[in-house]
Parts: sequence; structure tokens; C-alpha cells
Amino acid sequence: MFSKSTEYALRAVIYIAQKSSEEKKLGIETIAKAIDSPRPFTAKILQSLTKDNKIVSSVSGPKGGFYMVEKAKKLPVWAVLDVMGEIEIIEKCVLGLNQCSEAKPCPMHSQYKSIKQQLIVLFQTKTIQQLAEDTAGGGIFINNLN
Amino acid sequence: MFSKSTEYALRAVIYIAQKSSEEKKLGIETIAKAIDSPRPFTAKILQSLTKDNKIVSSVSGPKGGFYMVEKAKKLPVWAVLDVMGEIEIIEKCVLGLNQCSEAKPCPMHSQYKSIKQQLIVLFQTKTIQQLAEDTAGGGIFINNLN
DNA sequence: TTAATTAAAGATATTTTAATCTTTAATTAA
DNA sequence: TTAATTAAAGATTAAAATATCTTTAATTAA
Repeated sequence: MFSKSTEYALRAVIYIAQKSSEEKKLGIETIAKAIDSPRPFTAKILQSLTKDNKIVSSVSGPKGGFYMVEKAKKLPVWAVLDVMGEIEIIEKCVLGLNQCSEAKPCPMHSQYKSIKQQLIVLFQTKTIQQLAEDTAGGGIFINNLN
Repeated sequence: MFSKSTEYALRAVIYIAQKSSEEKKLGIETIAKAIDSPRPFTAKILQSLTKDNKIVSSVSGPKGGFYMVEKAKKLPVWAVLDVMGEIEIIEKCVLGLNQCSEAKPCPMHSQYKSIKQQLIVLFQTKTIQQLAEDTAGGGIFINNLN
């Protein structure tokens, strides 16, 4: 459904939310290994999530790394999708029409509408922290290893 | 949700189902104009839908063009998605894990499962002909014009 | 048979996405 | 201050998706 960038972004924030705090920062090496993603590409993605410290925070130098503050962990998954520019993917018309709406619908519109709404609700209500907690419990994974 | 290729493919088959028959074939020019898509690219896409005459049929030469037989019009939208290689997009894990399953789920798995199932049912039950009929009725569109 | 018309096929070009690499800047601790 | 460590930034490369162009083959009608 989403781009590779977004998949890595989601896995990264779930991992960072689960393992980091202001006292315990994580290096890019550690993160990329944990979520099984290409290191330099993951670094690029984290840079965009770090803009304005909105989702991920970072500090350069020794003992530095990436981390998330409690407030950020409580953000919905939607916040990540928004930064990654994926909102449109969910919202846009199945047939790719520029303005497909109630007033001027495509033939899939009325059927897709309710499914789309469920996707939006899911991503807007589910928080990063909830996903991190699920993963911490065990038996739920965010990488391809094993 | 889908690639541009697939969006054009869906719009094209809906139009062809609505306007063509074995006696009335449609030129690529006509089709591309009707669905507001790039002509040569649309031709390429129709070529793949024409493979084995499974979905679209074609005849070269004067009075030739593209058309669909009644049996093909009754195919589900899923058949088009399959040819276009989009099944994976719907089925695959939200976080991009290679094998995300009941046995080894990602943290979005259980929540996304039911939405995914609805998408599958929608595309497997809705036929090309049904979409064509909706469009023929007026007030429902498959292009960006007007 | 010839000319016209149309799709098929294949080569090419452009754009976007994915990924890597190199240099710079920031921070820390010795 | 110096050396080590780490992310930031930007340049570069690679691959895939999107789009176009040109040539060939098939078909029809004059």
C-alpha cells in the first residue's frame, strides 16, 4: 500500500518509540539493523521525520543518536503518513480521477468510500506507542529476520 | 492506491465494456480521449490486457480496434488488477514485511486484516460490466474532463 | 495488387523512487 | 585542544515507473 520509504519510516518510529528515551538514544546503525532496512536510506528518512523535532528527535556526536519524547510517542500513525506524503494515497480516487467526489463520483466511489473511511480512522486513532507496546510484548514483529 | 498504469487500465476496460462489441470496435485514439489518458501509454497497457484475449480483444487493420466480448465484460475488477500485478499491493503487509501472517504478524496486521478483506471482496465481486452500466447511466465519470 | 488504416512490438526518453557515498558539522570525553 | 563519534547535508548512482516514438505486421477496401 505504501512506498518503501514509508514502510521503513513506520518500522523505525515503532522501534525508536519502543527502545528510546531522552536518556537513551539510538544510533542509525542500531535502528537499521533492528528493522532490517538499508542504513543510509533509513538515515535519510529519519532526517525528514526529525524536521522540527515533530516526530523523532536527534543529537549529533558521541552519545548522540535518535530518540522520541513521550509526547511524540503518543502521535497517531497518521502523523508519520502525513510527513511521508502518503495521505493522498489513501484519499485519492481508485481510478485516479482528479476530483472524484459525492458530487462527481467515479463508478467505484460509493463502494470505496466506507473502506477508505475505515483506513483513515485506523491510522488516525492508532498511536505509535500502541504499536510499540504490541511489539514489545513479543510474538509481533517489525523486521524480516529469523 | 494503484499505479497510473492500473488506473488507466481500469478506466479503459470500463469504457470499452460500455461502448464496444464484436461488431463495434474502438480505436486507441478514441479510447485515450474518452478516458483522458496518454495515447501511446494506453496502447501499451491495452496490449497487456489483450494477451490471450483474456480481458480485451483486438484486431489490426482498417475497421479494427479494441473490444470486449460479453464473457470478458462479466469478469471481476480483480481480473484487471491481477494482470496489472496489483494483487500484491492489496495483500502485502502495511509495514512491508516479507512474511506477515497470523502466525508471525506485524503490529498493524490484526487491524488491517478486516479492511484488506473488504477490499478483496469488493474487487472480486464487482464486475467490469457493473461499473460500465453505472457509468452509462450518467452522473458517474471515468475521466477528468468538464 | 496497392494504398490506407490500425494494433503490435520494440527502442528510447523522462521522471520518480530507492539507495549509496562523501563531506561537513556537532558533540563529547580524554 | 584533540581525537573520536555521531547525525546532517548534499551529491551521486541505480532501478523502476511512466511516457513517447518508430518500425513492423495485419487487415481491409478500392
